[in-house]
Amino acid sequence: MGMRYWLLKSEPGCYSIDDLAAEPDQTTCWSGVRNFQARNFLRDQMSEGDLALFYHSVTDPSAVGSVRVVRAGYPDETAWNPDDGHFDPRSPPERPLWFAVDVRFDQKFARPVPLKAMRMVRALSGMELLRKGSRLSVMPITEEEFNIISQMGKTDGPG
DNA sequence: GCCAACGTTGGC
DNA sequence: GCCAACGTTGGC
Repeated sequence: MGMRYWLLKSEPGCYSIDDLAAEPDQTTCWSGVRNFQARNFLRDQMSEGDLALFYHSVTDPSAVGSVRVVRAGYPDETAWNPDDGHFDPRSPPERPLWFAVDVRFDQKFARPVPLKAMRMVRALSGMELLRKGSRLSVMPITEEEFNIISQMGKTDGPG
């Protein structure tokens, strides 16, 4: 099966691409996702070797780099810890409801690619991210979309 | 801070 | 199974 491309959202105040780059192994567990559609992607479709754009939401919404999936879906252990903000008693270890993947830092773009800039590119107009009210935090994108946005992240320009 | 959009919950 | 109420997300 060919490799897939994804987009992962995170509020930078919660976890940014710089936080990921600063990890000792530049790897983190992408946990805490509590939406069934996103869960299904994590659990069923993300494979080791897949690439994902890292998107900062809320504050200066923009794609800021990329990561590589280094471990496919496995149970999200943050659901098991009552002291964790993502604790969910409906997801016990013997019958996990929520899943996570591991991702490793790939690259940080020379310049962030703002949501507004993506909206101006016709070839990106089919992206779920650009739909008004889109709240999905894990979503598939096409190889073309990944490549276009990565290229935009390299571009030097005014502003 | 505002508010539209959306997912989830719970009463019926 | 419907749907109103509610909480959350996320752009602006």
